[in-house]
Amino acid sequence: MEDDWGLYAVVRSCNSSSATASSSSSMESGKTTTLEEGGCSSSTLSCLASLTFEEEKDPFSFPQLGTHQPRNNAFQELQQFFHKSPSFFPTTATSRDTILPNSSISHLGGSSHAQHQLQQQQQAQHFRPKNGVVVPSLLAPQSGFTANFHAEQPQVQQQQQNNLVQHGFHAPDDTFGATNSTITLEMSLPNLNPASQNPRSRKRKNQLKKLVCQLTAENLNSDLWAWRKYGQKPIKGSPYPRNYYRCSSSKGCAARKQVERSNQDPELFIVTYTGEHIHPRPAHRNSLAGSTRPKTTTTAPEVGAAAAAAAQNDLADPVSSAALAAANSCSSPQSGGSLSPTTPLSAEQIAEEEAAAAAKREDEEENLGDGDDEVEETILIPNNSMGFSDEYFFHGSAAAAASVAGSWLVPA
DNA sequence: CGGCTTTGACCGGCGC
DNA sequence: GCGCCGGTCAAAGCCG
Repeated sequence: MEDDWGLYAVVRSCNSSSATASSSSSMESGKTTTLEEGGCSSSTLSCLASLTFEEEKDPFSFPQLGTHQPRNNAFQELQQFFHKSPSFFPTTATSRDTILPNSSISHLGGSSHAQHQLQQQQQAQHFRPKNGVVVPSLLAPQSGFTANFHAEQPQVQQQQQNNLVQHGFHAPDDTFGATNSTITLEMSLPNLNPASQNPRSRKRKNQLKKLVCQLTAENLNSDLWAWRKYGQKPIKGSPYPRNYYRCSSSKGCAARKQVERSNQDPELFIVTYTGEHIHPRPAHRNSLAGSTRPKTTTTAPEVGAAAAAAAQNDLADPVSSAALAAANSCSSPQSGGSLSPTTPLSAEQIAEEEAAAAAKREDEEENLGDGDDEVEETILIPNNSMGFSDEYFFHGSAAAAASVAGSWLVPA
């Protein structure tokens, strides 16, 4: 049960009609807006919750990313989109509505290197940054937010999964217009076996639960969890190394995180989460854990010493900087010292939640009927499917993803 | 002093 | 069986 209820929790999350606490907090200077979400939130984009979009602070300083667009508040854009685009919550979308070639996602779980490369190539083909925006060409040619959610699940979970399959997630071409803060998430849940519960497990990736997010540099600064780097490996076929992080919030926590830059689209970072957090999500970003230490800081202070240190360590490889910055920024003090899940909702976020809740209700009705889609289908994150249940994240492989979502409830 | 990054070594799965 | 490769370990050093 424990290993199987991940998707079930997702389904529950999707079907849950009660929005739980969602909060946002204006960061210290009010220039950083962080959206955070509680439990089975109805927030449509709760996967984005807690993503921090710093409007002025440049989280990273990448040579290749030097052309960052002025940073909008992506979530506000999303909110606007939700209000303006009812079609964002289609009732006709099915599992056939793939964003990416389903093979590219489905193979993530069994990620041999070749498969991984294929995935990146396919991602690059379908996600073209445009003015700094990650563009899922099949859904939002101009710009937009998409998410792929593919799972290879045990049979017992197919029913729950089918519920997910029926959700659709379409972004009209003009969804985001000229917005420039977008996140692409790709999620793969290959197998929900308990492998990740063995901290010493060396099982192959295809045997581990994992969730893959593809984020832009801006959005790497996304979660509250404290990650400690424990390794870095050059990846064959990629000019960029892969960085390995483990959750440092708790000693026994098996949550892992890998950050690597897409070699096809260097502006994108592929963040892979595995394992499960065994502890509550920290209410605040640990001011120490994950903190970076500036060595020779020539970058903006808030870029974090991680980037600087990484740059120092590997000047020829901005990805190192990116990865480090990404991971470290997740817990960097300056990026979230005042985060609080109890922070009152802003009007915009409330509106967003309302829109999401309404859309979710529609989805619920739609989902009552069918559900025979193949497990192998690429699942489009529905309006609320981004609102992963905390339970799911807590027990499922997407645990670490919750760090992205920032939607983590503390089991008593 | 605790927690972090760095980095070479080691381990084990997987393909040939 | 062997070698490649990815993932992890752990010592060393740094930093607040």
